[in-house]
Amino acid sequence: MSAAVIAIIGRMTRWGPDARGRLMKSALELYAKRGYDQTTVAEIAERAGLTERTFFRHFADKKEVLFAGSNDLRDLLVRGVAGAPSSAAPIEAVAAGLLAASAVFNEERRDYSMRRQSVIAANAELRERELIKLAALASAIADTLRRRGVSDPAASLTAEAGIAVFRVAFDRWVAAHNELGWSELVRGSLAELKALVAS
Amino acid sequence: MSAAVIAIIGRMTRWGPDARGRLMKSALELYAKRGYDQTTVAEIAERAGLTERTFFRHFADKKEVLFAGSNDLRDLLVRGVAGAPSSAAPIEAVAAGLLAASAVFNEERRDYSMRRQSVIAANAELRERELIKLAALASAIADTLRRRGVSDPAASLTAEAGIAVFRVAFDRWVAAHNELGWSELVRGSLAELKALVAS
DNA sequence: GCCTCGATGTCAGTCGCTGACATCAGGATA
DNA sequence: TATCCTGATGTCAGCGACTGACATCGAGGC
Repeated sequence: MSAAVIAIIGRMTRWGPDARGRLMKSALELYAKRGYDQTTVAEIAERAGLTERTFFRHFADKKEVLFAGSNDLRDLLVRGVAGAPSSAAPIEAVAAGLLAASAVFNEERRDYSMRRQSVIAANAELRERELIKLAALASAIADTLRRRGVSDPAASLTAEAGIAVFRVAFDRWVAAHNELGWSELVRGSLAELKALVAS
Repeated sequence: MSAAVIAIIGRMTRWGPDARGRLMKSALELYAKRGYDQTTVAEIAERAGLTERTFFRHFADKKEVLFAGSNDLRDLLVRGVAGAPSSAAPIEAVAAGLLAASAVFNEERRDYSMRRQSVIAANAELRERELIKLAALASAIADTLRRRGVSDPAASLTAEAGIAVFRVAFDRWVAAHNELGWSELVRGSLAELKALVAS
């Protein structure tokens, strides 16, 4: 490794590259090691070579640093739903959206997702934030379905069902000793839901 | 009105009756008038003739003062589900629970619920708290179903469906220009869900 | 080489929330 | 009746999340 590269890495401070990413990484590490409550924003910022004030310029609050990617996920889902063939039934369009999210839930990000999820599971405030993010996803999917001509309450109910499938698939994806990929998990969870509703 | 009664009402301060209730009332009034963010806990306490410290002895945080009744609601739902005839299908047991909640959703409390709900709708943090309370209700219902011999994932799915019905019924109940009572709204919303699922 | 502009730092302040300790009212007890 | 005990409340000090106002820095355009 060249001296120049070492110099860059060693000086991950003010005006260093990817301040936002450094904050996200530092936050997850500290939340995982010492717990969310026992971590101060000042500590996260210091570990990233920045100040508390800068943290709050990048993230609305101490929780949001764990949910920065949720807009990307929403866009993936929405595009997947919108891009389904117009002949597809609502639930199939939602399934297409969930499968499109495999761009985010790939093997490289599994470890990150596992760490993040264990942090969230350990704290009530973070679980609250996660719930409202999931509700926002459901709302975005419902909007997209309406734009496809699906009327209420079918649009919102289908979206809710889709999020239920998402949760089951995601729980399994981050579970230890799991060898299936995102697509298989989505398809399997959806099949289970269909079987249950049909019975 | 006797002088004694006036004296009592006028001195709703330290060691006055129902400190907790006074805090809840003051909080709702201030949240409704000036907004949740623009209201400080010290102001709520002062209006109730108490101090900020006492507020936090009665409620875990500034949001919780609006959700104090959720334990009662949970108990009503759980008892309603548990008390359904053992021959009843899971979804019918859940329906029994929702109908049992009519003890809380009666005409006298409608105005209070409307004010409370408009405060919650206006603030993201309060919506987060509401979501986790609803999730807790679903979880309690699912537990009760399991104790009735319903296995997973039917128990949790039925509970989620029940909460979906609850939300629809509640939204309609607090909507203006609504003349139906809680029981009719629950039955109607459940019928809609059944029709949608069957189609 | 100067200027502008966005990102960051600094500082002071408010408010949510907590622990430790003091105080008060009312009921039990001697 | 005087005393004591207990639970509810008050007081005080302090931490940490979050914000507004203003200063400073670095990189790119002129």
